[in-house]
Amino acid sequence: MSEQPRTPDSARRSERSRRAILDAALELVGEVGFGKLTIEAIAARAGVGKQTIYRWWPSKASVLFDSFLALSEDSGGPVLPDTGDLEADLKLVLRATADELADPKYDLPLRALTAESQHDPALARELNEKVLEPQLAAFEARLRSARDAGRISPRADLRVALEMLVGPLYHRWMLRTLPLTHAYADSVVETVLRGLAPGPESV
Amino acid sequence: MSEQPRTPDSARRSERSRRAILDAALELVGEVGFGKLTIEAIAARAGVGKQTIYRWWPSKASVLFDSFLALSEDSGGPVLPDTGDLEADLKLVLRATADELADPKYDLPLRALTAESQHDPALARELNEKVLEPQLAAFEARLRSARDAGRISPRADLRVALEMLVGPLYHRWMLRTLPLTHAYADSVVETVLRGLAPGPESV
Amino acid sequence: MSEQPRTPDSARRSERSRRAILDAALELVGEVGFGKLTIEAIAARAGVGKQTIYRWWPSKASVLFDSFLALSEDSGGPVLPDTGDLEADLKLVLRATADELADPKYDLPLRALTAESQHDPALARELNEKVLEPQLAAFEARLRSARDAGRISPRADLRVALEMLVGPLYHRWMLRTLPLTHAYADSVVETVLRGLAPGPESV
Amino acid sequence: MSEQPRTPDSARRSERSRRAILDAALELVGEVGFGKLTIEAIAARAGVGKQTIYRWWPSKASVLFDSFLALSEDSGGPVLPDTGDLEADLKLVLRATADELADPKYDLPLRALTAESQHDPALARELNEKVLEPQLAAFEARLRSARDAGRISPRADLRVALEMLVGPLYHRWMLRTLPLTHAYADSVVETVLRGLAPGPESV
DNA sequence: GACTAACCGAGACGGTACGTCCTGTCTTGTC
DNA sequence: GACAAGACAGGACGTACCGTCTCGGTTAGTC
Repeated sequence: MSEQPRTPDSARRSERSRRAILDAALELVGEVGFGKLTIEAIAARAGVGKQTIYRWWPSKASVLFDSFLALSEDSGGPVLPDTGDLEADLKLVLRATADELADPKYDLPLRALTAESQHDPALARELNEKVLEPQLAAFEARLRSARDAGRISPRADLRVALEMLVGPLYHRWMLRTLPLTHAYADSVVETVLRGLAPGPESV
Repeated sequence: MSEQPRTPDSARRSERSRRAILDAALELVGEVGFGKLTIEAIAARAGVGKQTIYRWWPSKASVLFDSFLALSEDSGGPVLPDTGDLEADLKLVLRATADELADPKYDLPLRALTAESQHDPALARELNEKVLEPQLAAFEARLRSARDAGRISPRADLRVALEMLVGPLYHRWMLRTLPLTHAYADSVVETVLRGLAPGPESV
Repeated sequence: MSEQPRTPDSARRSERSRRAILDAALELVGEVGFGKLTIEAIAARAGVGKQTIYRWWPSKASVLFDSFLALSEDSGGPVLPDTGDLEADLKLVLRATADELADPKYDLPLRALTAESQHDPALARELNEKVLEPQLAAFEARLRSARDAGRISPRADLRVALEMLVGPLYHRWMLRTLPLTHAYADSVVETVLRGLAPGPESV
Repeated sequence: MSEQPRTPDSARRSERSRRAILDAALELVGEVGFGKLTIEAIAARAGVGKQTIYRWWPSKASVLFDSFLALSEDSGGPVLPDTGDLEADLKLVLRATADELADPKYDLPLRALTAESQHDPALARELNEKVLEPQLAAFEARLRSARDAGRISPRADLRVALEMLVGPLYHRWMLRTLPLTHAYADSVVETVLRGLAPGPESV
């Protein structure tokens, strides 16, 4: 007897409006920042009724998340080469990551989403599942391959290892303490690999 | 000919109101979270006029920052022991840091401040100067002492080294990927120290 | 290039809200007086958002004016009988006017509006056009009819004549010097008519 | 047990501040009108602490009233000549009254005070006692003199008579319907005097 | 080809909080 | 103790957005 929440029919959804909203959100977050980003402004910029946003997204963070995802998908998923030279492979990827985090096109929305995810568990989960974990999984796979090849200690905890690679970069990016240079990325890779090197001692 | 911004006279400031505002902010951020924390609610809870908040703080983030600072000062500044055993000293501090980050009393406001500092450069600077840098400086001093004692490679970049210690913890805390255990802290310390160990090769 | 003020679409206006606001304003002005009448209180009493008042009225005086107009319209427009007996007709109307000005239902809001119109030219104009002039015009018409019938001097200035009838009542009402009795109204009519009587002398 | 209201010692009052406040109030009411006149602005303009105003006056209307009184006293009290020619005497005074009401120096504050007195009984009483009644009493005395001399009907109600002289002018002034000309003043005097003329009939 | 159901742009609605302004009181230090 | 200065608690101001709702006007897809 109770009324259903009325889920909209996604088959009849206007692709035109969806794109306009995603684009408007990305533009505006770059112009005014996440704090001053409003649903009303997105709707106005996109030439769309507010209800069209509320119908399809639960929050402005969710809109921005989809905007960011659309942006990421254009540039392909996370690829981590396996040339056999672990150090070279890791440096390549960590340098690329540093560059991406420095690019305002990615930096601004990602920063806003990370900030917002502190208060918004649903967003935090999505961000982890769709953005963070795929990237970390690629790292883990590459490290596993290296461990199997005997390049790093068989007792190394791969999860901890990848966090030691990614954590320092993330720290600099979030806290803006120092610039994210290639030299920094290289330095992190070198120290971590030396720490994980196979040897007589245990980890 | 232009009008001055009229800075208030801090000598006549009401200490009673200042404390009440700081306490109210800390209570409320724990109850409703930063997103729903409002200046009006802080003023009401503190039994204070809104103008008394606007007179002394530029934003609610700034109020919360001072609340957090008052909280931190109660528990003393950053101390990093120098027993001569670098590994033991670092593990002790990193375990303590992990515990603090897991304590809701510190976790909630610090998380909110970090999130907010992404949109608020003034807050970001204050957070760096007053909270982050003192802690990092203590780490750096301890590492310098160890390098001078020949415990770590003379070529090691101390700044990078400390970011490799702190970064992985920060990563787990911010992104809530896995729990911040003592074992994790120990593992990070061990790997980093092995990576920094003095030896025939260069860094 | 400049932004339009964005006038709302009156076709979509909520009649329910409009009535509630008008009623609330009238109630409150009777309870607390115009000085302590606030938009916030009107909105709260009417169960309406403040913006709904700001959307349709420029000031609280304007709201009250509409309230008063709605009140007046319920009791019909200004009617001035023409029985042929000028003195009787004028006494009837002036007595009725005195009674109305003494009725708190009309007295309070009209007094508030008159007071406010001293600072608010737009309100003053509206009050003149929609309330005062229609009444004065009715008087003037009746006097013209009397002049045409030879009951008053053909040289009499009708505008001055009607102000001499209405002015003394208005004076007592505004300044609250003495009560507005029927005897007073009669006395004014008698003296004015004797002063306007046709005779050998000129006006 | 109850606290006395603490009346200040008027002997130690600063005449300098009193004058500065009165002047500032008069200036400001001319510049921004009564509605936007604030105690803070008066204090600032007068170079005076707010408390000095609150110490000596109960409301801003009361301040303005004293300002107006000081202004009036400079130009002498109400004088109504008695040359024996009643019509000439009345025309002289009513023309002077019309001129004064048209002079912004008197018009603005008097208008503000009259408006405010609608909500403020204490002000209304003071305005009546100190400003209005002295003037009306002068009129009444002159009319009594004329009645004693047989120039107007012995049965005339002098109070009504003077309200018929003053009321029409007041009506035009308050409601700004038409300009306050000398011709209008004359016309009122003539009609009233004809209406009050002694004759065979009764009043 | 009409019907109908749902999305669409638009924007009015009841609300919350903003940041500013002013009130009337209280406090501090000067004359 | 009156004064200038100004911080204080309180609260109304007018604005900006929130998220919901209602209005016509397009589109589909069904009869």
